[in-house]
Amino acid sequence: MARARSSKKREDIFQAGLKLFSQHGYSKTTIKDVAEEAGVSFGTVFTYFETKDQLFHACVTEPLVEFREHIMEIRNRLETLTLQQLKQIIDQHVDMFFEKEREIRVIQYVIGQPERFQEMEELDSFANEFTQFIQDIVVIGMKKGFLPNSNPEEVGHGYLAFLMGARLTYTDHKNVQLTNGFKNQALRLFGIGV
Amino acid sequence: MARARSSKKREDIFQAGLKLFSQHGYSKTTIKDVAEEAGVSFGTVFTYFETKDQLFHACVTEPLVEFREHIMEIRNRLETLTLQQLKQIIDQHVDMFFEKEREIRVIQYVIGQPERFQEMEELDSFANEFTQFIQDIVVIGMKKGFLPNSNPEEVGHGYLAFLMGARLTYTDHKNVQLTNGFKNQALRLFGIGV
Amino acid sequence: MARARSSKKREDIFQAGLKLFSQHGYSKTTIKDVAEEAGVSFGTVFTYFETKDQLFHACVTEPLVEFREHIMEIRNRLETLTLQQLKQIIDQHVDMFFEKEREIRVIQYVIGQPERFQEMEELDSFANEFTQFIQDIVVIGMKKGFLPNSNPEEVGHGYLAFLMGARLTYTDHKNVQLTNGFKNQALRLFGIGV
Amino acid sequence: MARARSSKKREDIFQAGLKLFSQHGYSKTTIKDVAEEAGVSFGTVFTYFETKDQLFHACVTEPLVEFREHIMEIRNRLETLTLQQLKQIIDQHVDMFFEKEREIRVIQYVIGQPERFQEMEELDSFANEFTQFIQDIVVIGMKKGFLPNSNPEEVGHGYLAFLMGARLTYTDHKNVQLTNGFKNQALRLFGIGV
DNA sequence: TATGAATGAGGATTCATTCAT
DNA sequence: TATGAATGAATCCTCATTCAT
Repeated sequence: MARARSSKKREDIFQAGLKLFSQHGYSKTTIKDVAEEAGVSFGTVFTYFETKDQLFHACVTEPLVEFREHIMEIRNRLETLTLQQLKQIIDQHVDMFFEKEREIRVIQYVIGQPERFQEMEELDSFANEFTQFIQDIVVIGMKKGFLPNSNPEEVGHGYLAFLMGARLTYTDHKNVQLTNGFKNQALRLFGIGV
Repeated sequence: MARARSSKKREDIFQAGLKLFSQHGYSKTTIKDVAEEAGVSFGTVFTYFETKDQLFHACVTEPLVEFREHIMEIRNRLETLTLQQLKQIIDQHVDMFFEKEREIRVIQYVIGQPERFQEMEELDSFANEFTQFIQDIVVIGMKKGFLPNSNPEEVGHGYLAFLMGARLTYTDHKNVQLTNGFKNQALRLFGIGV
Repeated sequence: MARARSSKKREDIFQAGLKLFSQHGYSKTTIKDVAEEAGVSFGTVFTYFETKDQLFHACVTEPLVEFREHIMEIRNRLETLTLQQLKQIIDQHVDMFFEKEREIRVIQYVIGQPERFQEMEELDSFANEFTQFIQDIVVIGMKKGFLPNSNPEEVGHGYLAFLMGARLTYTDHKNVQLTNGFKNQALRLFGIGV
Repeated sequence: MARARSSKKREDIFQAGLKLFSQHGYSKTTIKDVAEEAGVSFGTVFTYFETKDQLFHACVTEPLVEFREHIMEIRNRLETLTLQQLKQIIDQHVDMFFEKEREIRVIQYVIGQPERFQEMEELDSFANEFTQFIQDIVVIGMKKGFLPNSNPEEVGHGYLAFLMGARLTYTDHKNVQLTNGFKNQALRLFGIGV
């Protein structure tokens, strides 16, 4: 049977890599560590990922697929957007940024060292897509009247920055009060008082 | 015998370390690289910093001193704060976060890997100091009436997250339009419409 | 149960090994390479040759059987040897050394590293057999008068050295002029002017 | 003091590499082996040779310099060449090919695997130089009358092949009778009966 | 103080061999 | 018989640290 992209072992190794890269960065994470964490032997890591680099690249970029789906699923239904829905979206965004801790940490690790990693391009285009999505929301919101007059671009960039910063700066994602606070502050970026 | 903390060479090495650590992280930066960047010989690095670890630690924590001064200089005059002054402070904060690129990058590198670095404590207490400072501002602002009703803690945490995220996510600090946008968005976190 | 020595797959693997060992040496040649070159799967190589070592050993020694036949077939008819026949034999030898490129290359690879390989003994005895054969020819030739006075041993060793050196040093076995030149020079080793 | 090309340690490592590469080939020789043989630590090898490849390259090509001098020193005095001198030259060549065992072995290792090593070009041009030198000798010898009518090119190539083959095939360079035999056979390649 | 050669522990990667299917 | 995933020993190379000059 052909070595499946979705083999159980591949997934174990991937998750081990994601965990360790997000905790200790690229260089400090060793293949030996990954193998142990994944419960496979040293050489087996290389059966599924040709190099440490490729494993890292996978850990950075593969989660983007799911992000796209979850974050921008309502893109098609933008025209019917309501304030209520926007609040829900923001809730989802904040929750996701806190829940997908490892996935976002490795991304932040990469964008924090733009001179070093080539993954930057893929991440840049993802960021552009995301901010564009927010801008579209702002435009709709202003047209529909549930958002105050705003500069959509500023809101887009500010909102992304805010989500990233929240995830980077605060680790305790079990703290409900904290995440609720961030949700309130996120609303303010759209000009919505709480 | 105590080495001069303020030697020209020590400063060169420090700046070289700051540059390289901020660009390539801890492990990828070698002492040889630092020496070359600083224009000193290999061994000389060890004359001023006993280990690579200590150089890194210095690069992360020493800038905090200056940050304290610059960011919180008006702490003593909080009682007489005006909206005008708050706007100036926010301006300064955004500008500083973009100008002190290297200093903040290494800090973000450390807080992005909390399981790995012991510098965390010093950074945590700095962050607490900063958010407390913001909270004080919010309380004053509400009391004086130039800020709307807010949860001071939420604003403090949100504002710090926002600054960090802006610095992390956006590299182009020459872009005036971008930084102005961030200043506007920062005001919104305080409940101030633009 | 005994595996067929003459299976088609065994021959494919053998030829692949011969090709790669002769081109890249023992260590640089991997079983994976051999399998690909032979058009069989990785594990199949081990079905026909227990270890890499055994495959190599086979590539070095099995061709010797054929060599014996081709090179020394007229051994039994030495008593009736003529100059004309000697020239034919030399022609055959030179041609064979250039045609059996791979087989001789692996042999040269082994004798070039006598401290490393155990195949040396088999090769030594083959070389002794060969030089003895040449010595016999010289003795006959002198007795019959078509060869000048010579030291048979010197001619034997010199002739073998010459054939080996020609094969080692010159790759272009399509060059007729070159091989003709070697044939002329080979004759001179027997004391025959051209 | 700048790391000299002629440091004692560099020479020790070089000689160790030459010995081991000539005995066991490139891949079977490990840097650890070289270090032990040279009496230095593992890392020190890399202080003098950036990579294993470069050490090997040095072992193959650096001896060529001395070869050029020793082998072709009389090139300038060719016009006055005598038979007596030619015999001396051949003596020197044979002696050198047997004495410089290691240097020539690594060269033979390389030319035996032309698809694998890039050193081939340097070696090719050295070989061309050498055969051209022999051809010049033959032309002079024929003109002066102490050599019979010959094809200079054939003699050049045949003579080089012969020397290489002698070195490759026979290990016992202490055997005077053997080397004398080779000297006689070498003369025959020039058309000189013994 | 300044220098850089020497050291060897540590890490990525390769690959022969095994073995379950 | 044929296959190829799993294993881990072995190897090249890097680099922080030491230390003699």
